[in-house]
Amino acid sequence: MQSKPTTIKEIAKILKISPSSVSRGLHDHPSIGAVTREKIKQLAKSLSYQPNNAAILFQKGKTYTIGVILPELSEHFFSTAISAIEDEALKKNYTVIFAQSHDNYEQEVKLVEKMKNQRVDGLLVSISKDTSNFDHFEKLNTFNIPVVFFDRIPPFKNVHYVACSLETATVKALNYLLKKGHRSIGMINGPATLFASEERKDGYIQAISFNRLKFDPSLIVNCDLTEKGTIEAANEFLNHKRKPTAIVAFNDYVALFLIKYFKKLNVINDFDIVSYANLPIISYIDNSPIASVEQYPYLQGQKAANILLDLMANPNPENQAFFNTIVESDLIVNEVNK
Amino acid sequence: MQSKPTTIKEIAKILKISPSSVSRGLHDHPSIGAVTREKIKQLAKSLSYQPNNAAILFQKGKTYTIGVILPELSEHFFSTAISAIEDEALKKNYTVIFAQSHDNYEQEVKLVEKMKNQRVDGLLVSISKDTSNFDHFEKLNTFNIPVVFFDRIPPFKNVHYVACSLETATVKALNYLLKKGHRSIGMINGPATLFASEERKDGYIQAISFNRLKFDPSLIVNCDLTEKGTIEAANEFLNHKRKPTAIVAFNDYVALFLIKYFKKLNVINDFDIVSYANLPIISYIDNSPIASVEQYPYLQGQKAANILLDLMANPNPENQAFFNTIVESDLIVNEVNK
DNA sequence: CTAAATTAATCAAACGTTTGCGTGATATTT
DNA sequence: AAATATCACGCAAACGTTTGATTAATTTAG
Repeated sequence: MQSKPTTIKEIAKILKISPSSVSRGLHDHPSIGAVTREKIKQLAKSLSYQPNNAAILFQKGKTYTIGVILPELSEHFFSTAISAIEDEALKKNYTVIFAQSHDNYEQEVKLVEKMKNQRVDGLLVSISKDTSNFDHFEKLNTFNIPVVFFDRIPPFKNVHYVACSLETATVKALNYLLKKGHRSIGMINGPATLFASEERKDGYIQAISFNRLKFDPSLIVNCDLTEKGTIEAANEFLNHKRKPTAIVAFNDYVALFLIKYFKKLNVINDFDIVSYANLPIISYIDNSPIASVEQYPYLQGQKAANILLDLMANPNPENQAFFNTIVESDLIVNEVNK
Repeated sequence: MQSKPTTIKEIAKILKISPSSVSRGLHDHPSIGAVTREKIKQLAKSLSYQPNNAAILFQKGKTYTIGVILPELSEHFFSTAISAIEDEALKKNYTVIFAQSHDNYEQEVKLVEKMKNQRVDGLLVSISKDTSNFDHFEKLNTFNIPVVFFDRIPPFKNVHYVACSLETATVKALNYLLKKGHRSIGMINGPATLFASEERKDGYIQAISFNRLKFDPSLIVNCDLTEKGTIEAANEFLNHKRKPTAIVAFNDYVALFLIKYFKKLNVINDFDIVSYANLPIISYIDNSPIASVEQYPYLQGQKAANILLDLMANPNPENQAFFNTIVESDLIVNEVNK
């Protein structure tokens, strides 16, 4: 017994009124009398009428869908962020579709195109590692599809974005280490192209100079964030003329590689390690980073989603104000090492 | 300068032919001549025509969308599975929308309803912890929306599902521990309502009796899978008259709680721990489980998606055959402890 | 008591695409 | 040369809903 969903037309026929009246009745349009309105609503309920979304979307030319493009869904940061995005979207009855760039620029370009074709009403993006050209997002402007970047953002201000200030976070991390007495602090930074790398570097320099210490550029090493790259960076520090006593790792994954390597070399106790991301797992490992920068992925996702929902609700015509939201990050000191 | 997407009508007008011919031309319909066809395709390309999806969906009464409902996106298992689902769906040009039940039955019911209203063509579901009633899925049958369950499946066979045989996985785990000489093995099981708990229990009993040992029911403790619940379960074992020397934890998260607690009590070396899930992170912690059951989330997601895509492609009328796919799970022995 | 305003509903178009049916024109078979 | 088949395309309806314009009936104002 195949059920076909009830339509407005059917309700109209039964009630011997026009489909438009039914539509208006269901939407509490003032031009429909209270009596008729109630009749309509009752019948709709008893026939368990559900509006045909596809028809509405088509009619309105909106999809009530927001697209999310991010590098890697299975990374804790992103799955948490998207979880927040989904929650926020649901509140406003929006649907979320997502796709992974797998940190590949070409894939990202394709996905932006696909999202545009899917006619998403708006887009949330965390850009891929090797994206340095942003033309594919420019194109969306012409189609009036708003874009909000989060966490991995382009290095300029004339876009909407939500991100952590990694610069101040890095200052916090450095100050924490300096207060502990460390005077030679290494930093495993990401690829120089990443804005996030720049911020970390700036924070490092800022903290060093604020404390009237001499900045040694060779203590900041760029790294491709792989295990191999991490080991290479580690070796640089081990052979450094001013061998650091503390290391700031680009993120918890790098920290894990580093810890694994240092354990193997049995030098793990020679270093205090501080990291970024604050993966929940970190607190379970021995010799874990003594502190990690919490970047609040859920909050970031939430804010980005809300900005986008706002932008879609009020399609701002000429008003070219850009929402640049900074989520304050915190240095979480690992309790075990307090 | 607002761009509006190109439509078939516009192409038709420029070429002075009918919209239907354009549509047919683009779809290589035989009744359109080769010359006209090429003209159409060229113009479409140069105007960068993109079919209006909403219109097509509406017209065809299909959405080319599959819904995914799962408990918690940020869990590694699920984010990996959904990553696979997305990849498979993309190949067949389907779009994925997803929602999280947050392990809440009422939420799950709502989401099923929402998915139905969104007119998804099919549904992939991993059920919530406290779902024991399945009427909300029954309803989908009447609307001819196929459902494939994966990993967290209902405890009966007359549905489509993909899952690991946790029973045989548990047998493997038990045998491994028995071979290592353990004679009293504790199990921290999940809530009794979960099918996965039942399977673990059955596997436990099966392995015990196969090895002609006496089964002691008090060595299997149900647990709500929280940290608190885990500690309670651990205490039962610590005070047990036949204190176990090995413990099978419901999953890696429970194992982490357990390890943390045992470390605190300084009894971590009294136990061998085996777990389920095989989180990548596990290999980085000290005193990690000596083995973990790999449940192949990517594979499960992939298979479930393909079954669903098949079901949607061939809407089987009377043919009530149910796809029950078992993914063989493996016991991964942690190399460090080999 | 007529004119204007309000109320309650209807009509018809529109959104973009697909598809069954029809129709001339040309080509092929008797 | 007449009958038939094939080709290439157009017509129009349909999918379900929304919405601006319109109408008819009733109420209010002047």
